[in-house]
Amino acid sequence: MNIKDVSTKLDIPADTLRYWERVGVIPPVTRATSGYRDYQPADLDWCNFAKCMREAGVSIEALIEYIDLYQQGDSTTDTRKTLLEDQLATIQAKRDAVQATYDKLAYKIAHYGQHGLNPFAHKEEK
Amino acid sequence: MNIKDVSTKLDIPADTLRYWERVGVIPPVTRATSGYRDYQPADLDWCNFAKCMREAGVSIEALIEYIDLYQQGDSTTDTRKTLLEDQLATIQAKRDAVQATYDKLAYKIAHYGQHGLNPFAHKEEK
DNA sequence: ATAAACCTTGGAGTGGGCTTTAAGGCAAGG
DNA sequence: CCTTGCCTTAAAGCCCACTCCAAGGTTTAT
Repeated sequence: MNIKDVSTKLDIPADTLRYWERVGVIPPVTRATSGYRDYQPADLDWCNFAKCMREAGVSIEALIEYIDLYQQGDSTTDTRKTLLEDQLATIQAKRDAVQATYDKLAYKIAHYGQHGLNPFAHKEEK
Repeated sequence: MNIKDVSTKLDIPADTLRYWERVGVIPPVTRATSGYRDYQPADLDWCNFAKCMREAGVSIEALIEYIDLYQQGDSTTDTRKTLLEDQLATIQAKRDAVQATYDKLAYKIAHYGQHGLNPFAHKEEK
């Protein structure tokens, strides 16, 4: 599968796919003899993983570190797991923050125009 | 309340508070005769609103647009409400994406090391 | 009245994450 | 074999959202 097809299928710009590979957010992609990238299912999985993590707010740096460990083999399994657990906690915090704002905003919209009902108020206005 | 106290209380860098005001993410802050900012409760509310929205991933641009409408007065109430509804939908999508990644990652961690159980796989590996 | 510790502005600098450009190589159709 | 359209790299450029700096004004404490 060439880069354009992957780009279309996963909805990631081709330039971004190249960038991710270059900096190490995903492992090196399988190549054809021509030198062209020829994405295998496992390569697609890594792209998908990177996409999900990025959307959840995980930094490029953290992903590079994870892939780096992955490429060092089985000896790093425990470290990798710990890393993922850290990221999970970060994602959880983010999710909760987004949820809290969602709730407040939904409330604000539902009561729009009513005086003194700013759910973002620092203290309750009377 | 001076800018440093607000910075401490809301955990937002003073430079960021100034930047937000300068570009219009929050309305102009109340000033003392010296020219120093003297944040009133309503000013704090706006800072808090901006902080929540930024954490939820709302762009500076969208916030500027909202504050711009707000400063034009009551005639823009409907437009502002629509704007917030749009942002709510965006935040909801973001929340769902983050949640989905959270779930997959939690699963991946729980089954770490088990073969063929990559929840980020593009298709199920047998 | 002077030093420390705030504050002000305008403008320049930074970092993260792409995104574009330049210069060129490979592949498939007619 | 030539055109069209894909692909390659390295390097430079760009945008967002801050973040820092310089030069100076104000406030408070001693």
